[in-house]
Amino acid sequence: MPELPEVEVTRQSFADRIAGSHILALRMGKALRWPLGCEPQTLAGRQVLGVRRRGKYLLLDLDQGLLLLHLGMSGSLRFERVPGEAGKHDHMDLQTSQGTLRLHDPRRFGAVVFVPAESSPAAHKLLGKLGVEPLGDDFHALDFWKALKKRKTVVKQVLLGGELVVGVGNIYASEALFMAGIRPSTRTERISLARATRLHAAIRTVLARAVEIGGSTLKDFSNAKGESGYFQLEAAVYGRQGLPCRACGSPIKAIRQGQRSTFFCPVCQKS
DNA sequence: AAAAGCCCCTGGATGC
DNA sequence: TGCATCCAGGGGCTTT
Repeated sequence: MPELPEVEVTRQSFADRIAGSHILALRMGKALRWPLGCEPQTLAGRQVLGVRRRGKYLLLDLDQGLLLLHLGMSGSLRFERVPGEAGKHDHMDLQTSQGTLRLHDPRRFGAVVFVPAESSPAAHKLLGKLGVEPLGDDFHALDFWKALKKRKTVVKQVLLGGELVVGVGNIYASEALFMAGIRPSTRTERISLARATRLHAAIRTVLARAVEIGGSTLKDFSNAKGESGYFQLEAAVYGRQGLPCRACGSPIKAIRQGQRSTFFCPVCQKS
């Protein structure tokens, strides 16, 4: 579900409210993607210093170590002063002095992992080989183009891969490629500097816009305050197969790439 | 080494 | 109504 915009919107919706709190208890429900990595009760008493985001991961910095959260395909967080009773798909309650952070995740592809202080966060296996942040200062068009040229695959797959640039998932990959006028099946080694530059700009524009309007709510995404996003209403191609292209009117096409759906306009995205 | 496939899991939509 | 099948916003691991 959540790509960079949804994760960032979620972060912004509770970071200030949880910062400075003290952990009272951590309750884990059904198994998520990975084990927590420590006994939940050992976290009681730790202070939550703040919340950062790296790619699609959320990092809760503690005064000792950190909690790494991932929302997988169907995860969402809620932060409430007084939470209601936990439902069937609520698999984590982080109870703090300022409220409870609850993970709701029907498919359980999400994760909550404790990373001890002694292991450097960047060195953690899960964060180790992530690409650059698309909205940060280290995402450069020229470097992006050079990296694309070294790959031997198609451009959509590289965007999803996250080794070159992080945070772009299945929705925003299609959207950014549409905005850049590049067909998703284009071989990376054949992309010119000019087109790579357009794609670089499109990724930033699409992601920033999605953050601005609260992300995409396709089924049930909401931020930690329970608010929906509205990007899906502006999607140019994602989920619009057969519907007229907003730019030229041609029917949007859907294809499969690596077991995922891809959407594009065959006229606006010639190659 | 790098790319492509395979799964993990639940639920909603669709087809017979 | 029931049941089978397919699909869904991710990504680590295994296979090629």
